[in-house]
Amino acid sequence: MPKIGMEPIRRKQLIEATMASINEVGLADSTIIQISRRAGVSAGIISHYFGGKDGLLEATMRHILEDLGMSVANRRSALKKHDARSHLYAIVEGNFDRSQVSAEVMKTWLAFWTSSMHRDDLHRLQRVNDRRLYSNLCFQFRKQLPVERARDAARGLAALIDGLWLRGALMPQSFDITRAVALARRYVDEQLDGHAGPSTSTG
Amino acid sequence: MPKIGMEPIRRKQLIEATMASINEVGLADSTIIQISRRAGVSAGIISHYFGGKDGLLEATMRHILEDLGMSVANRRSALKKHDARSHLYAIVEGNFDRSQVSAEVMKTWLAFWTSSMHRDDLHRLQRVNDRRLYSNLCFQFRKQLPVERARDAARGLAALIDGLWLRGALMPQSFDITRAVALARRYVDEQLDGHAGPSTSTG
DNA sequence: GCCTTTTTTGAACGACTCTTCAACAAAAAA
DNA sequence: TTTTTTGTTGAAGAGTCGTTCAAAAAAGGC
Repeated sequence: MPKIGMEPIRRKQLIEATMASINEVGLADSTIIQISRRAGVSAGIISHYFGGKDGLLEATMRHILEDLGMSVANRRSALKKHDARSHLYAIVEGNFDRSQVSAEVMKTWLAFWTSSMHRDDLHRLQRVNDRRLYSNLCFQFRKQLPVERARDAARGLAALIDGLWLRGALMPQSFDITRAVALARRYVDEQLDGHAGPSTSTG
Repeated sequence: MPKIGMEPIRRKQLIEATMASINEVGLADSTIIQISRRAGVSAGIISHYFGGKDGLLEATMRHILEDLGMSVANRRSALKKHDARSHLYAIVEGNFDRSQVSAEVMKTWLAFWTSSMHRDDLHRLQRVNDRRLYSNLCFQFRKQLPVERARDAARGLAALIDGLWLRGALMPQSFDITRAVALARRYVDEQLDGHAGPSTSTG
């Protein structure tokens, strides 16, 4: 079945096979052969389309982060109200989107997070994504909170979201999406409502 | 220097070399030779004292978790007051103990967390430690909160602590222990105080 | 000073990995 | 049909890793 655009098809197959492999045996035991066999192609094709194993891994991480970003963006653009709370809820829910919260995605995400500590290319991806999340959170919190307080709230919420993902990756069976979202939303509420200082009660 | 008890000395050397290696090049690139060279011994000695690479890794993870447990236990046994808040603060501070929060320990901890998703021996260690933390948190929160609310608070605080560790591991340079502790303590406060209805203003 | 015991070495070995590339297959173009 | 182009294969090659084990080293005991 050559000639016509095989490249996007093969790339998708291989990225999905990579996630499946990481989910089942872990990144450390995910070899070129394992992955290519799972995708139903030969080992050589990985180097052909991704330039090598590293390229495949980077593409897989990029894919996950793009999906995550789109989940958040979609929810936010569908909002009717544009107050801070609505946006923050949308960001939280986007991070726990159905498509994002599977054992496969969570384990792959964590594997890449760990790898990114020692690989510059992955570290850059992680950093871009992270700063975008933080900026968004910070911007929303600043609508209602003083700047330093907003930064702390953003840092806390980002950490809480990552922590819930981390635990979800380790214990996929006892991971309750609904509860995770509820915990994160409550954190948003506590930051927005709990602060209401003595004087700044403009609502 | 043979004869006299070399075993505990070598074990300690090798465990520390393992953490140093994971910190610098990551678990994936930490080979027997890398680690043994760093410890100033030969490669064969790892198999001799730990039965193999897997044994060394398990021992290293056990070492980290024991240190973490002791940091928490020490702070709690030094408490004068025994109310929920004091204990929760102690648990938080123990988790961000100076000896625990180094790039070395954080990266090693995260590497093992990732590995434990696919290695039963490490998974058991993680699970034991995790349940102890959750139980402790839950018990303290229940002193002041209804049971379901206490469980959520415990889940949230555990996730927040792990999330802060996770981010500290990825960005050791911009990680501020003081701020991390402050964020976690504030979470405790919000759970304990925030819940109290309008009328219970005895505090 | 010699023997015993514990400790340590490092090269050999087998297994495994990623990459490369010449050859092959199959569809489109001529 | 024949040629060209795109896609694919799989084995060879070069390298790395963990383990093993016979031999050596070093410190007590006598």
